[in-house]
Amino acid sequence: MLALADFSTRLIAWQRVHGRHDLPWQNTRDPYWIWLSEIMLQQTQVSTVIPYYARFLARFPDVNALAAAPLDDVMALWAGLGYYSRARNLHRCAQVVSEQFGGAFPQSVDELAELPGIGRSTAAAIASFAFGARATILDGNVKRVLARVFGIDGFPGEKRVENAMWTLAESLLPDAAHPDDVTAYTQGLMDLGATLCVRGKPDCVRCPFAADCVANVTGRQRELPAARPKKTVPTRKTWMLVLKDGDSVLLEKRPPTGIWGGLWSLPEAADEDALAAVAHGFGGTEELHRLAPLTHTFTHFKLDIEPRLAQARGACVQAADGETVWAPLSEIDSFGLPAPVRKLLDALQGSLI
DNA sequence: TAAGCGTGGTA
DNA sequence: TTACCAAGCTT
Repeated sequence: MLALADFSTRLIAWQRVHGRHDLPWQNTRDPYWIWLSEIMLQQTQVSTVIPYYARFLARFPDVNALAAAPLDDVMALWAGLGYYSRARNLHRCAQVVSEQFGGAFPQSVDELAELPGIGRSTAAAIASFAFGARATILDGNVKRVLARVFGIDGFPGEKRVENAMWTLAESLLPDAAHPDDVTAYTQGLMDLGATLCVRGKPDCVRCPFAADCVANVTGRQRELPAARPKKTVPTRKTWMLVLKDGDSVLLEKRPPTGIWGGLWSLPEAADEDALAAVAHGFGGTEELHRLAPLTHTFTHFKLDIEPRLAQARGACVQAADGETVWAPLSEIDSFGLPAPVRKLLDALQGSLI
């Protein structure tokens, strides 16, 4: 039986030897660097984040620079990373820290968790990495490790199971630790889950808890943690308008909330006739040229996109609300576009239509 | 409380 | 090809 006090000791020792030490956001206690990485890493894998992280730090070297930037610039840099409320909250958080905290992040978990986009786990990650605070994270990695090592049944997304895991995680923290121990501990939780205790084929042979792990000892690695209950994902369909005027295409800013909130996208309609009317409204021909359809899969639904091309004949009608823009295809990279829209427009530019 | 919210990697 | 989901938060 694994004594609770042994858990952190063994994990810290393992992390120092076998953990990750050269990720771009490691080897610093700069809360801005750490905060930015933690927000980007929410529900997003390390390899996906790395290039975005580098671009953000290059453009916004500190929290005040980020706070002073137009939201549109932040969205453009975030485009492709997904979960765009993170980018809007990131910008709001930077402004709060810059204006209300004099540019210095608060150091306590409770204060951090008050900030936009920072929940309980992210607050603990920032507090432990930046300030050496004794606080536990509880992300997907930790849930998987705890479910297996301690044999916790039930879907971790369920409130009752998650609450039990928070309590357990708190009880496993190293006591009165040196800041470097806290860093190694928090990083160790993530590293163990990300490199050994992976979902598909865990490398139990190399695991420091192999002899004590309930899942390993009982051969239940595949059953723990319990899988998310299955749900059928609905399919939606939309028509998108590629309205061209010379080398420019009409973009419309999406509302700040909902899917792709705050990004620039193509005008949409619920069917082809409605799209023709939209094209006409913007000064385009009502004759629509069919483009190759594409399918985009979200976590909670599937979207079938029917793109249609129309010409604007130099009319260049500007919408009254100022939420539309004619974007030259050569400058399309400077707009924050949803991934499938970027794909569509890239293909269009390649085809020289 | 549970649903809404992206994208790309993996098996 | 389909299923699953990753350093979760917000409403």
